[in-house]
Amino acid sequence: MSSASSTKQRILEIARELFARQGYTGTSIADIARELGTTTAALYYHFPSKADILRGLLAEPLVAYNRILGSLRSRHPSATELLGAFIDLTADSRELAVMIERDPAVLKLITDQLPDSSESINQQVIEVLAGPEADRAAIIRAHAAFAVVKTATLAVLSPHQESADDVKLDPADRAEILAAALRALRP
Amino acid sequence: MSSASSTKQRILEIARELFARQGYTGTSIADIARELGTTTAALYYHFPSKADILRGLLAEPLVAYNRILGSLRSRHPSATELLGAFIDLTADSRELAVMIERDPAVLKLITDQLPDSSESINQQVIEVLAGPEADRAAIIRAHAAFAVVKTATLAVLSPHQESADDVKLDPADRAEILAAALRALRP
DNA sequence: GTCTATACCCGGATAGAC
DNA sequence: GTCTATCCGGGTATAGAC
Repeated sequence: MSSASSTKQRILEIARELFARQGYTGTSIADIARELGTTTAALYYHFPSKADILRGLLAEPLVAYNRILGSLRSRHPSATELLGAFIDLTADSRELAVMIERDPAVLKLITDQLPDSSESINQQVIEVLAGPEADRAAIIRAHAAFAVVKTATLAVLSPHQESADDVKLDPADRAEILAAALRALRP
Repeated sequence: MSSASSTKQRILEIARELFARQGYTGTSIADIARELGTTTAALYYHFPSKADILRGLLAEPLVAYNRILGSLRSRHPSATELLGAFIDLTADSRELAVMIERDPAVLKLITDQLPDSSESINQQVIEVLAGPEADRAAIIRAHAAFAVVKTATLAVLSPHQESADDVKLDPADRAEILAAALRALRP
């Protein structure tokens, strides 16, 4: 309760859930309106477009993501730190993570309006994981480790689909994922 | 040259490329027709629907996938064999692999008409990888290993997007991916 | 086998009353 | 803030001539 225009919040919650289940493109404004118990026109009082609903959902995790990217340049995080940070980021915004992975339209919307380079966003992370004298094998291992943190985290959490809010990642699970990723990274 | 109604084949090639780039939902019949140099009506002479074009593309890799699943029951393949088989399958049908991962509509079309159980298809693979006395940690490691073979294989091949046909997976790369997956799998 | 023309539907979005 | 009604565009698909 409290904070901000409650229907706006409800719309975002509904959208997050539907987008995660059916994808952004696969969800219509009418779907959201139905779940909300109103008509599509009512939605447009709160949001000027469907894309803006998406932006409303993405804003927060996107700054988190950029914070991680920023830390790559200022300090030099260890692989453990970096992979751990991505596990947490994925866990915190798992509905959005699946959505971004799955919907080309969403990916486009993100890269189009990103402060950062439009170029493949993960590339920088891979380079840091691979290290400075990265030969081809090292890059492959970096991809492998990154794949583990992203996919395994989602796999562990996906069973608890109901009750969208704060499904916590078990610390033991987190440790197991991180360990697997680090093994994949180091020969 | 030779084999079968050439325009039908050209349509399939074009569709495979466009579907991979823009997704199945993101590609219109008009897109395919334009690339083909004809109109949408002409397409419908060769295929009764857009979904049938997709089915035409999926048929072959789908039997390969089912062959692997079948081998799970008859013999007991080692983790190395199993993971290796998935690397090869992913490499051979990478355009389709991305498509399936990315488009919910495609996934639905597959599961709807699958001979096998409609239930999550990868589940069985995970169970085999995790082994018989699978505790939670073992299942996580199985997810990790599976994520590596799927994602890393695609990552290695994606740079060569042009010239869709037979981009071969370098044996050294394959070995590196497999090794990383096995390390993720075993504590 | 390919064309023009068109039917049909669905999704996003707007106008204007209440 | 929400409604009814409607526009518009794009997408799949069909009819029928050539």
